Amino acid sequence: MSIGIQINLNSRLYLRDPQKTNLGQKIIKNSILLIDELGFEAFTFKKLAKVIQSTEASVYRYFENKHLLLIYLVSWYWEWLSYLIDINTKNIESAEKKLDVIIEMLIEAYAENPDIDYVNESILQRLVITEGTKAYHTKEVDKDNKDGLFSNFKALSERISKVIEEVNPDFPYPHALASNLIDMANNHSYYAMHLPRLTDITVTNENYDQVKEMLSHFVAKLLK
Amino acid sequence: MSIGIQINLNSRLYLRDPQKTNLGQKIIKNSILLIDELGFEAFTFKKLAKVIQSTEASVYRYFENKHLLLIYLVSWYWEWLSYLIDINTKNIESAEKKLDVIIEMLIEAYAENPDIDYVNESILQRLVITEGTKAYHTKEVDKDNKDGLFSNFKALSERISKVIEEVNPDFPYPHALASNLIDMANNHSYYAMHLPRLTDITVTNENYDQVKEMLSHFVAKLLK
DNA sequence: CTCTTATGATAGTATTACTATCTTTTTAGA
DNA sequence: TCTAAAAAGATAGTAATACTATCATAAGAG
Repeated sequence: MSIGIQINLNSRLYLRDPQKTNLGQKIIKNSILLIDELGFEAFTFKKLAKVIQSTEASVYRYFENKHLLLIYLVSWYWEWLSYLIDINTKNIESAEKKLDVIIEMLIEAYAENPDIDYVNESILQRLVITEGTKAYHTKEVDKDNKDGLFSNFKALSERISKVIEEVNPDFPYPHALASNLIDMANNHSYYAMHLPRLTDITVTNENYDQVKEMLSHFVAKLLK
Repeated sequence: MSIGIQINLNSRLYLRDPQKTNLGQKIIKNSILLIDELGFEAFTFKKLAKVIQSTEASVYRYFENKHLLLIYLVSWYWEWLSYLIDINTKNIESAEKKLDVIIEMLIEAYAENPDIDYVNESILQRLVITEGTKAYHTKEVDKDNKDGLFSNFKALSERISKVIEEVNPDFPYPHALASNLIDMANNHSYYAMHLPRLTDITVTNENYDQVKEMLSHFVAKLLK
């Protein structure tokens, strides 16, 4: 197994680093598949253990509970997205073009092909779209935030807001626009698939071009 | 008990109409308080029954499960917001001004004083901000949607998009902007309180003026 | 005054979300 | 290669959750 990129995540998210062992990687891989299949509410460590032919107790040695596992998976996605944005904006000078790339990555991250075999990025993206906000919509949000559990999301948002500031230093809401771009990318993909009345775009055959167009249109108008 | 306004909700949301009986109203009132206090995950019908000095079985006679109760409460909020927008835009001619009122209502709905004593609108708003999107981020979203369980949200969004179209008939994303305004109103209030790095606004002493300003700014730029 | 409907009281079940303990297997280093 | 530590497996147990069922009692409408 060769790992080209290292996904660096807050060690408070887990009890034992799942990236480092075979069982840990099986937990990551199959929890993504199983949460996607069952939904986060119906997903349990017992069901996961059965799928990977291990035991509930063993899964609990990696993650305190399924909520921390969710934050872990979602953080993994944000970190990976950051990495993609990094390498795909490296030699771009123009801030406008950088923002174009960012929008593209927000939507088409799934299409990129990394060499981590225990994460199906396409399914992970769907998981983040569907379950992502549950990571921080809890009673523990302040405590979790203090523990740095959302730092990957915040770092990504911060990085995007920096580019927004580059495009237009006078725009008064760079952080809000950054997080809103992420939120819209996810929400409107979800709306298009499940609640189409809440959006104007359509997604057919995994084609998310209209979402990209819309975000570009919003950004162009807001930053002009 | 006098009811000035009637909140009309899809009868598939409940088994027995909670607005019509004393116990039902106690369920509505105290489930809002208890979900707000414990968070939706830790909230149970047993705990609710204890608070209202009834039994679990009795609560189950009104709602099939806590998820449908959540959709009920959230729908109640959207319906009430629609009503507020209705009466507060009635004699306004200008579409721009109507949109201003809508933005104001999205944020300050809690401050309005209706004559329904079994709903604390201020706390219900906080509940919608924190737990609202869980209503439709489930595996049952398509089935629930088919059953019309989200019609209040969709109707509100549709109404807002109509005003957006009035302001600028050439704007290509009226539905998306409408739902995004609702999403932003809630998300950025939440971010300001819990994850301030994700926004640029601050909320102090229940003062949400900056959220309103931001939404107005976005709308002005996008629809110009 | 009675008959229906609503509520209460109680019990029971499968599943969830863990924790604990003990054994076996794997692996890393001396 | 041997050894001891670490990881994983096997198993058991517990309180709480998410219900369903049944029967008795209270309240309200005609």
